[in-house]
Amino acid sequence: MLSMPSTEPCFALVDCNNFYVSCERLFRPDLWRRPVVVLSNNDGCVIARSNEVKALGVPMGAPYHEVAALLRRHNAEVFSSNFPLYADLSARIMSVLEGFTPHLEIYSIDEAFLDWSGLPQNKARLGVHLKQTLWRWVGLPVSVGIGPTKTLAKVANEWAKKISPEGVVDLMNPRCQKEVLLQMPVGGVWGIGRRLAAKLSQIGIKTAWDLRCADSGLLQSRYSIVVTQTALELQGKSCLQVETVVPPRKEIRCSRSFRPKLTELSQLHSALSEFCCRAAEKLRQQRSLAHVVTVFLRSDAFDPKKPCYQPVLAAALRTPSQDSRWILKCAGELLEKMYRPGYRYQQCGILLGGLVSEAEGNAQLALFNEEISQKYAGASLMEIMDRVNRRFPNGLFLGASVDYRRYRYRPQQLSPAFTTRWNELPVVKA
DNA sequence: TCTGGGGTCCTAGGACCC
DNA sequence: TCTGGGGTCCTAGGACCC
Repeated sequence: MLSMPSTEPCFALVDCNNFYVSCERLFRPDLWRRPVVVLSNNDGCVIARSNEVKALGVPMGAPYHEVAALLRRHNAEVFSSNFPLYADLSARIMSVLEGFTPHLEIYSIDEAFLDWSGLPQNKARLGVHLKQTLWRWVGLPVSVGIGPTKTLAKVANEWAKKISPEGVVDLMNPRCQKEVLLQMPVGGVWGIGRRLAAKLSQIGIKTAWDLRCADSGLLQSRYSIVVTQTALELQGKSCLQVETVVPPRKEIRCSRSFRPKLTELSQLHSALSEFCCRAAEKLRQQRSLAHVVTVFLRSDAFDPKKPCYQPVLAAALRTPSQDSRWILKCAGELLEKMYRPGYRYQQCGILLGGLVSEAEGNAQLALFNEEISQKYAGASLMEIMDRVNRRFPNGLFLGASVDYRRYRYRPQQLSPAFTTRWNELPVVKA
């Protein structure tokens, strides 16, 4: 008798282990068993830790200066973040994953969902094969979680990282699900953060299994639709699909913390110029125009003598734009309005909102005939800037950014761009 | 002295309109 | 003197994710 192909939903979640750390180790095999951390911008916080560092009790997001001595004592290797390297290795991972499913959702730089519904193979064995392939072809370790819903695949992945020696856990079987959910705190479930976990705990929901068994009506009335849906997903009822099409961003943001902190309006303006350029570049990349420009500032939040000043101000552009100069003009005016002397400013940023596609935006623009010629002159200039910068990163920028580029903090422990710059390719000695 | 950056979604409440 | 009700849109704030 022919067996019908199973149409039972099945999802795999592939997650790179300690991704940034693994990327740094890839070209430094001497670091494989040593403690390694990667720092945030400005070398401020720990944003990735090797297992050895986790074992030392260094938490995610720890200020570096608080753990620097401990790390030194244990001979840890410390890296500034090298995003071009991580992005390139991520793209290699994703392109390998495409060979393992017709439906791939790139969920983040180091995570992807694969739709394995209806696949005839043994899923756990396929997971092991996938893991081995990535190790051979890219050289990065991953964990694989498999389940009948995305949430259960996430649970399986967590479990794979914790207990599975081969890094693959299959939770398609309800009996296995119960065993794992009973041992998992509710805060470990995807979508249940610290605050919700505390609230759920008050009504006796402490484990993932408790949430799975909770009454839907109660969850819906006390919390949100999201919590209710999470509980259903834990029951094996699939509510979330693999999203293969990347929708355009609804807002685009660029902000940085300053080290040292800034006091002068001119310094902030120069930084803002850089942020506007970066944000507008992202805007043009996704072929959108922005209607609304928002600027935010934050003074030193850790200053015990002065309350934190953190103004936010927004303005609408007369016509939607993707021109760095128009956006900066608007943002600069907002900055002038909100700037107060006497503060040490720790952070500044820009947020572009009210995004519309180029097609929509240009249709609206047609109503303002007098601005069209100016707009198209700007478009070709921006296009040239983008083309030059793709070939020669940071080659062209607004004059207003010069000052910021001089005083901004330089990362102290940056690894080479091994895979994206010819002159920084690793050298192999024969 | 030193404390990241960039997103999404949901809900409640107010404004406004008919 | 008596002064409705429902729909929609927007915004702020809260929560989550990596």
